[in-house]
Amino acid sequence: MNTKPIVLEKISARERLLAAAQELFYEEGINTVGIDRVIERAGVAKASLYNAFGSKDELIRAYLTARHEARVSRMTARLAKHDSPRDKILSVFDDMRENAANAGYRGCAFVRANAELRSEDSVKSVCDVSREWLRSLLGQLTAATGARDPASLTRQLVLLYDGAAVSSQMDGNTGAAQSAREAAISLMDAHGAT
Amino acid sequence: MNTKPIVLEKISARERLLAAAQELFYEEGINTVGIDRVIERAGVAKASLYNAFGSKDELIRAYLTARHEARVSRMTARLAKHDSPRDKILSVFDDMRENAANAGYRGCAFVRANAELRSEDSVKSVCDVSREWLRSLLGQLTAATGARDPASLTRQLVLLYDGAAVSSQMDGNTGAAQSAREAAISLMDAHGAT
DNA sequence: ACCGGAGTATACCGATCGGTCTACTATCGT
DNA sequence: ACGATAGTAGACCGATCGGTATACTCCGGT
Repeated sequence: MNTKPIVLEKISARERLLAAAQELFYEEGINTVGIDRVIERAGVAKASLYNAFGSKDELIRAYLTARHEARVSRMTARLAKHDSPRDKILSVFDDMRENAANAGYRGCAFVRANAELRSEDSVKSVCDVSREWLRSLLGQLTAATGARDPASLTRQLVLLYDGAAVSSQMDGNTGAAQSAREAAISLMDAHGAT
Repeated sequence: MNTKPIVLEKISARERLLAAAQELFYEEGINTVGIDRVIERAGVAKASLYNAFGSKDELIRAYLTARHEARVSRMTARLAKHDSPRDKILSVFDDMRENAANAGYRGCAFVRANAELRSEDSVKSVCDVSREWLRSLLGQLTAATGARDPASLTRQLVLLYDGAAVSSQMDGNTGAAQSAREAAISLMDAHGAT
């Protein structure tokens, strides 16, 4: 016999911890949620957490990294459906619109996390990676549109993206991403992006 | 003799607590900073805090309320210097630009606070007041410009404002407010605002 | 002269924090 | 049959959390 499929049903303690961290940290905040709440939700022993991650800080980093990677793969799949750079840019806002429609959407996890950090926190670097990824993606797309000043357009589109995340989070405004999408069209037109 | 001016030199415990809260809560976060740190910074006894505010929660609310009122008076003075609604709108972004230039700028205090709140927190309402004030202000101004769809323009301007706050905070991007100002011009033009 | 309000310092409370440690168990491949 | 691996429960640690209580001092108004 080959490897038994039954093994797949067993979810490792690490994965259950990560799943619990996703829910709790995102919904209630990083500082608010203690270790004990996480292991209770995961149904896992405390020692397992420290075997798998070593510290709460590393768990937080793993939580945010997983969040980033999920977004990358989700966005990659979505971008592949479009040909023109303009449509690809708009699909970024479509992605946010769909996310914000989910119950329990609480805005960008990285913005939320950043607001809780003391300065010089090691978690900050994970946030930076995620932000730079989006900035770079939009940078390439705006350049491909033939916009007059792609760097300026990129900065403005990032503002819209961040702003929509904040508005969704603070006002429960599910239409924020749609407003951002409309504004993006105006700004692309103003920059002569095709 | 009338009331002695010497009395003015005495700063009440309440005021010193509020000043300490301003620094610590804004720089390091609401949940991160404990009561003991606040009273130590204020140079005040613990009982004075609970005499003046009753709870940490009330201190937080007072901190944010003071922050809001400071912004209102600052913005009111600035708006009075301009005549056209278009210039008034741009002055909102000028205000942010000046703030972001200050060392130690950490973004919008309300966005930061909101990211730390558990749901149904009494602090949330203070954030809402501040956000509604800005939204209402921009709403009146956009209407006065004669823009085609002032409600839509308002939503988009708020996005830019929030986005600039996030970018300033997370990327240390001191030029974010300037980018937002430029984008605001494009969006006002697109809406036919004079 | 005296009283009350404001402020002080400090001890204390139960709860929770992040983290360590011991001792035990179930399952695996060899 | 065996050791390695991954996991379990739970006691324990010092520190800190928000908050309360006690007892004292200082000062201004009547």
